[in-house]
Amino acid sequence: MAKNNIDSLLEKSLLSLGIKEKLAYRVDISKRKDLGDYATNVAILAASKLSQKPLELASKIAKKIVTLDSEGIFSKVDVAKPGFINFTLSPSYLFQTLSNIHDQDHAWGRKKQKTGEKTLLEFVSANPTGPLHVGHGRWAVIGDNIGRLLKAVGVELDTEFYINDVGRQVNLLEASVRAKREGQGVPIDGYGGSYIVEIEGKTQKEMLDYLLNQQRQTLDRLGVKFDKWFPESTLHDGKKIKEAILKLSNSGLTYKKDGALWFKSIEFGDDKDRVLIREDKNSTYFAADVAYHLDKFDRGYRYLIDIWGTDHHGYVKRLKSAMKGLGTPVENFEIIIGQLVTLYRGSEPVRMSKRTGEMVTLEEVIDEIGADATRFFFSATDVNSHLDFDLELAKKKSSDNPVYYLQYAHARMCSILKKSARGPTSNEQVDLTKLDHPAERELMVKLLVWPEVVDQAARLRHPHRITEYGKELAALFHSFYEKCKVLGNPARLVLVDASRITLRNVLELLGISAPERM
RNA sequence: GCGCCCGUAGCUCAACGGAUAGAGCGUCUGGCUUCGAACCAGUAGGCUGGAGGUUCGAGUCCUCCCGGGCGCGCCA
Repeated sequence: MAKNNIDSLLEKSLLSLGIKEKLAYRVDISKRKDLGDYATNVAILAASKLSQKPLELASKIAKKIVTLDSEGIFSKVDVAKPGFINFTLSPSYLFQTLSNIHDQDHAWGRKKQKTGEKTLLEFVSANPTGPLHVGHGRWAVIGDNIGRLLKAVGVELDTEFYINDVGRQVNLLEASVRAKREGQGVPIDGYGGSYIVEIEGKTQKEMLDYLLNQQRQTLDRLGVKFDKWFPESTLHDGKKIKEAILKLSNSGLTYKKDGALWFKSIEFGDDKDRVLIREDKNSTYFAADVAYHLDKFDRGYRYLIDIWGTDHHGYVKRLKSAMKGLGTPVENFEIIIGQLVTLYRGSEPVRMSKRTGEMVTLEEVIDEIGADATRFFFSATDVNSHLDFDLELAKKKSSDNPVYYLQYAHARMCSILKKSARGPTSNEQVDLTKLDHPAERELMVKLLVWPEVVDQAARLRHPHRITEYGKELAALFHSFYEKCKVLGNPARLVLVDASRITLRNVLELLGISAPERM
């Protein structure tokens, strides 16, 4: 990565200038393309600490870097206004990257080395009491994307779906089926969806299996697969819950009150203490969840990541408290809270109700707009923001969906390469120095930055950075295509092929198909 | 009432404390006898909800206010 080159040159320069202060400086891909490809604020930060003038210090550092740049990475290193140092990459460095992309192919943008961080990512974990809805779709896609991102940067990752096959909701499902058969209304907190008739006459286990299988099929259509489906019931059967509670009790973190057993979560900063075993001697969902997460660590995972809807955010404190009480490394337990999806038909919000069964299922959305568009739609926004999903818009404008913008660019690239009959040959014979058009340069720089985008997106758990990048890459390619005739120009064919590989890898990382024609 | 999240162009959304806040859709104007027009080029559109503060620098951090979402069970 270019950033690594800059980092190490910068470090050497600072050292040789005698600047040893620990500084939280940044080296970033520049937004001001007119000023350079990369920029750093190190001189601004160092100047205030050393009480020097930022601009002067910046010049000093920039000069040093130039003298140390024996490989000729930069064609220009200069300074600007408050004290930024701007780096412009040399053509030879860009050409080298093109060859690199060609050689790495599918590995381009992925880290070769494993980090050895055995990690478990849990998401969706919907109740097996009905079809998945649009909200689940968001967690499914985001979770799957984060999983792909983490694997791409070398994390040893497993994914898991927790099945709540025990508890009140399961009994309510049965009661709802019974009520329906007997022509009665939907029980309080019960389920009224049309699917209820589909599971009539089944045993409880058969009902859950049936609904779970439906969920699995829907997820399959989205390309979301889990390494493991973990039923809550196994925690009860295997005494895991009792063991976890006992462990807390042995640490003096529980007490009895009103016939129930409580966990002292206030001691860990929670608002109130929480019940582990109810007065009726049944354990709570909380107790099972504690046992479940303890089990995750016991299974050898060093890092845990959960994705929850914001409707469960109040639950974070108590679970982390319990995990702390059990002596697990909570600092390795990350919970990503996603905001909910509001569904609209035009300007009318669609009310979702499990009781009346009024809902738009994820299955229906996929039917309407397709798996690729569904994935893109959920991938393209920050999970920390509410999402307004207008069904009318999604249906009507399906061909305007940005996903087609990326796919079209990919198809175009493939078409050109096909027409040129350019096989998977090496680039060595091609004179890349002919690539000197501004549009070509811009495209090359965008390609070069790809591994850093992956890195950043993985670190921040922000898959939408990948969709943003994809849009930018496609736009630069289309623009380049308008300006530069490719056929008959070997150097440009190399560039198109590198673009093709990169864009395909973008789509791969998003779980979206990369069609060769459309 | 308390806690968490959000408020950016007409709409849907980007912007890991950096430089001139960016895209898509919608508006308006051009571009296919030539590699794929599902595209491109240009145009218009903003006091980043409001007020203070911290900083060399704030859409981003802190405080308060306004508006919206979600929680605050011996439900899951």
